[in-house]
Amino acid sequence: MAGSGTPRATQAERRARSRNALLEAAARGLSRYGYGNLVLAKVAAEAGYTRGALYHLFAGKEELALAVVEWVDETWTAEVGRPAAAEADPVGALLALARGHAVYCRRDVARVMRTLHAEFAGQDHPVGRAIGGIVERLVAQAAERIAAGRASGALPPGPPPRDTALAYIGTLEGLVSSVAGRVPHDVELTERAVRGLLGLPSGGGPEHGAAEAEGQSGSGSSPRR
Amino acid sequence: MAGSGTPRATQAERRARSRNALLEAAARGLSRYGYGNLVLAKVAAEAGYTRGALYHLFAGKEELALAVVEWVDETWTAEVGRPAAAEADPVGALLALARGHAVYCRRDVARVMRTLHAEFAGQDHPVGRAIGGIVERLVAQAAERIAAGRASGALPPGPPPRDTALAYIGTLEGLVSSVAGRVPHDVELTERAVRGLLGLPSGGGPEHGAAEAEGQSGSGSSPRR
DNA sequence: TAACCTACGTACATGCATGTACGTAACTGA
DNA sequence: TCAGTTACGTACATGCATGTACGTAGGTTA
Repeated sequence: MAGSGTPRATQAERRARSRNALLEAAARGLSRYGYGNLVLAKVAAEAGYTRGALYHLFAGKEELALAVVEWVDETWTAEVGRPAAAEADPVGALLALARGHAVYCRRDVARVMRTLHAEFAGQDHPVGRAIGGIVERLVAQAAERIAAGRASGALPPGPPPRDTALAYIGTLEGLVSSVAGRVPHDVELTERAVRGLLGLPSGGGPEHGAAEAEGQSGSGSSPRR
Repeated sequence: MAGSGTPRATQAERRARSRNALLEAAARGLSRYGYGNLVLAKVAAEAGYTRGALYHLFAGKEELALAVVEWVDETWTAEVGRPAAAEADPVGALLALARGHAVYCRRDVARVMRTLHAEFAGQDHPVGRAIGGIVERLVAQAAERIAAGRASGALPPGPPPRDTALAYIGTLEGLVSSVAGRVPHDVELTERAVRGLLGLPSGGGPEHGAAEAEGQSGSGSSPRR
């Protein structure tokens, strides 16, 4: 930081700095324009380089996008996924993840996941598969948490865990990209939607004693262990 | 239809038939690949024509996309917007719109709005402006209904109506594209999320018999043990 | 039937973005 | 200092998709 102008820079530093700048510019570009409309010359220019530097650090457009996806996945996991996983009970984790995601998505870079997921939905492209794998992982994890919450009685019954988990992830993707940055309501709105999805009473207000007197006789799918 | 071989066809009929086929193929293509990745030759081929027909019926790619947007908007308004607007109270309209949207989006064509909205978000493109105008109209209408519902006491207080409306529309876009086609849970999950967003208790309330006949959760969920 | 218009196919021209080859400046180790 | 490597810029080649010009078959009006 102190080195004004950075007159001296080791090769590794130069490489890391350039790679990081390009990665960030690419992330911004991807979240704004998507993969197909992304122009590498503009990415490089926005990072202060030309395509030469880009092709020196990345094999091509595809590898650049994959690197961006990996990078975003890592930061997301560190800032959202891991803290949520630290929650004791599964329901708390689901809510913490939703809130954390809303905060995370205040940066425009975060929209890259939603943009690419939409662009490659039902496609057969390496980048699409990477995104699909990440989303699938999140859906499976959410489904487990939903099943566990229902088994313990923390959650009322509802549609199959996997369908509910799909809705949960889809809600996060869509809702957050709409209200991203409308601080501070983004978090509250996200939590409201997720609570409704899971069948939880609204959080901020008075504790509605869940008057869900549901006899578990036959109807509904009971997750058995 | 079903005219055996259609040996005779008036010019207007030919034109309308071709235009419709191209429009539908374009809608499918747009919802799958987005605008940038859409290849007009494939659109024409899928409709049983070549680019010649397409350029005869439409001025170009942009006008084709605009026509698709207009077409989808019209069908959506007829099948979802208008029935919802027939609801007496604003809250009923919000819920009816959500349910109707879930049903509407079981057709893959419906994803065209979400796909294009994501692709052109924060862009300056004619197609993006068209989508933006439609979405903005929906958001404004939802905001009005939310404000009216709160004023009448039908809805509890919450974040500003406009922010809530943004979340409402974003939820519909994201959630539905994830659970689209997971009949019949798509409707229930959509209603759950929207109810949570608006601060309404879960559907088992005294009014508004959900009447959601439990369907066989026939989707072969993973038999986890 | 003849002339005219419309629907559609085919072939060409253009632009733009990717990828690659190569040149040059900066850093590294002796 | 000097050779070797790394970081990056520049120039060229290629492919692909759009848009346009033109040709032909099918329908229309007299």
